[in-house]
Amino acid sequence: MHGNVTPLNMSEARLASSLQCTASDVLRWAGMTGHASAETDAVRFSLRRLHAEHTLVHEGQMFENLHLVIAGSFKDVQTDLEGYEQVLGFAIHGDILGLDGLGRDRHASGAVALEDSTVVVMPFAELKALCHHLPALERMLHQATGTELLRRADTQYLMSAPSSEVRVARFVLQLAQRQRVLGHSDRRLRLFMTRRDIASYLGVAHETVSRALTALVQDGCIGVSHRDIEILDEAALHELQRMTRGRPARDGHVLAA
Amino acid sequence: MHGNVTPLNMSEARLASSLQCTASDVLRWAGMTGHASAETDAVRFSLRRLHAEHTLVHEGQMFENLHLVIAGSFKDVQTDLEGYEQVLGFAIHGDILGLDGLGRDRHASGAVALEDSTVVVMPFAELKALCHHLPALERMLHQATGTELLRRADTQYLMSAPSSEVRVARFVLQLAQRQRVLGHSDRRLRLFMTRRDIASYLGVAHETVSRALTALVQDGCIGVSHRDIEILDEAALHELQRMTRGRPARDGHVLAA
DNA sequence: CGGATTGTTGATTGGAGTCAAAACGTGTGG
DNA sequence: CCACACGTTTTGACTCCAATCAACAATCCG
Repeated sequence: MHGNVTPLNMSEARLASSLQCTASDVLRWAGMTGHASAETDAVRFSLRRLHAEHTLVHEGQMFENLHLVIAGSFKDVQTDLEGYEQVLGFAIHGDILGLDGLGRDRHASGAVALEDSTVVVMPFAELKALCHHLPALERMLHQATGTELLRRADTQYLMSAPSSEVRVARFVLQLAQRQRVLGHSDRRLRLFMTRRDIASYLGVAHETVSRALTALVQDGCIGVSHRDIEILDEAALHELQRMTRGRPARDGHVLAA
Repeated sequence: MHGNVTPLNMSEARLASSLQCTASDVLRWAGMTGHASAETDAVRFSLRRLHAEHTLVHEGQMFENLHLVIAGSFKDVQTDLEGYEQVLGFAIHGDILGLDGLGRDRHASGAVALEDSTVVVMPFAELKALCHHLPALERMLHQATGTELLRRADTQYLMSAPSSEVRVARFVLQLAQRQRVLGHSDRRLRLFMTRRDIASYLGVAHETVSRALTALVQDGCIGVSHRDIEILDEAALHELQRMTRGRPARDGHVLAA
């Protein structure tokens, strides 16, 4: 579905100078190569750059724009009354942020840049109008919402794992999967978030993330150095990830033969 | 946002005889009272009745229709390779099922009726076309997706609770909240799903759900009889629900003053 | 160079998973 | 209508994993 990473090409000059891009660029970056047209070339969107730790959208902020991530990475967060920050998900190149504002006037969750990042700002009112005569854009929007829901389901599945080691294993595989879809290496990956963010996302204590990672290292599944992870034994990782609730881990051989 | 429960009114005859309804009915049932018009009166959708335990949408089934629940209840499920059934959510009157198929050709999750139920079948291709000249319908669709994402965020928050008693407390409050929005009593509620379904949804063992419920009863928060729950001390429930990860339950006064 | 954040590791303990069994409900067919 | 089988729900006992508290190392930043 997603093609290879589309490098910044003909609009690079415009991008660098005036911080703008076209709807054609958006379609490509969103993974819909081949849907660009003269009409989409004519539509302009502005870009926005953010430094690490800076907030793209505040919780409770008015819903006006959707954002397409084209460089860097973000976390989706929601803070409860006690001040606990729940990480709902992570967004990287090609992901659309702010869909939770659809149909209402305010965002429920916020988005924070995890590194220096760039997004396309797409005013929703404008986007809605464009969708009515640009089927490609409409399809992009539908696809984005579908993907978002799918990812949330993955997350729920991940959080329901009985053991923390399984949770972390699934998390690593999820990241690798997303890298693969973007055409990157799925053996070496860089964590752009802190252990604490991972912990919140997985619903465990941050020390547990540390311990689970070292456990995976000692199992020979992965190698970890700071925020770089190398997948050494993908089969074993998948074996682990299968450990689920209720079912006693398949018939005979468990692992640890 | 959601008005009171809209009773079956002028279309009741049509509903009973030919199993059809109009887009105006759909808008009312979806909680958008006052958006009906002559045009929406002219659009017809068919209804579908299901018996308890029967499947509305199979996992992996072609994505063709969205479904609006107008009676009964459903669970959203996704089964992994090991056969473990993860419950992703529950749908009742006014909820739209099948949004996870947006932008792709197959559903990722399935929907199973928890009791005898009725849905409106809305062919998506048709709905998409209608949206282009019926803003009310388009708004309904946006609102439904936004609500769905919001609910998934709630679920993630719920699953991240450190203690199972807190998880169950949040679950009960969530149900009460949804009943209240529909104009029903938020003190007495009937669980339409099994303890096992709840357990899968919460990411705990089903015995734990039992234990947590009896614990809440002994705390005097709720009364439980079979699948009927009565909320006796809502304040205490809220107090419990606040127990979150990391923060030691606020600076000074913890609870249990 | 310090100060702060992030990451790792250790010791302890409570809580939840697991296995097991029994009470309860429900529906079916004799 | 009863008997029986099946699924659901509850409760108990035991074990073990993960949260917590705490200390320390490593890294990043100004």
